[in-house]
Amino acid sequence: MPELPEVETVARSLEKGQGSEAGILNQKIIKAEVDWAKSVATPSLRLFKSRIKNQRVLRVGRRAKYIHIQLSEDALLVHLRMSGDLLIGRQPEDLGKYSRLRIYFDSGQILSFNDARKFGRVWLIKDPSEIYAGLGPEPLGKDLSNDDFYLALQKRKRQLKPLLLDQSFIAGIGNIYADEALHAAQLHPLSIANQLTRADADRLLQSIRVVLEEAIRRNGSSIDWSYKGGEFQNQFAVYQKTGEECPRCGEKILRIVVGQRGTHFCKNCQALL
DNA sequence: AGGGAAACCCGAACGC
DNA sequence: TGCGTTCGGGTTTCCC
Repeated sequence: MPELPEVETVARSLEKGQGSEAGILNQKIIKAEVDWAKSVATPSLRLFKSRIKNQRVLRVGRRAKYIHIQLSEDALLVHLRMSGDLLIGRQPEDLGKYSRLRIYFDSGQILSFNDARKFGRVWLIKDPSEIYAGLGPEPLGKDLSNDDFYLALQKRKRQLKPLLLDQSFIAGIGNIYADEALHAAQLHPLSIANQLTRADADRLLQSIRVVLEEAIRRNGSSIDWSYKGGEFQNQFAVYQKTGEECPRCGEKILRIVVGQRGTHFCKNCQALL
């Protein structure tokens, strides 16, 4: 399992306080309860409940947007999608009305997967490499050099916005951070990847890192009612700022739709290449 | 290969 | 007050 800085998803899951993952370390699972069957992507519900029993938590990490909870026999992977959260409590009734799945430990602690919109999924799997197989490099850490990134961009004739959201190209960037990183790098979301100069590519990778690291530091973004712990929304330059002034040049922020995703940018400082 | 669209979800925020 | 509609997040799947 990769040892990497946490991204938004982990920051969100751990919002109850640093070390909440340490609170379940080495503990033994005694049972699992599942209210929303579809939240278990694999295996079958029956197998999930029987197989997870008696396993211990060895470590907690992350790959792309997956939280990786390594158990004695299997890996428990959690993808929060947009409204998911991981909470730890001692009473089921403290876990809120959107608790979809609960894992009980012998210590009396309960790990709850909450998800108002039922988009998130968990996997209990011996070898998670098949799930990780299609993922691109991590933008944080040393996984990706400036050379690698420039070369990868050169090979693609694709608009930057959908490319940044493509988890097989680069892992871990969501819609908010794609818009913010492109603005920070002064690149138009519709510019074509192989048109970027080396300097553009360097600036883009640097911007992705700055944006993600700052977002992690601020526990992610709270953009609606479903997650309240984040602070990064207070730093948005363009995301959901349609019609407001660009913090760099004062031009009005525009909103377009690219690949069915809302896309916010400043046409003055993000010129189309 | 790349792009577009639909499907999966549901509470909030709107319009009437 | 109460209906109906739209929205948006990430991913997969299908189709051009």
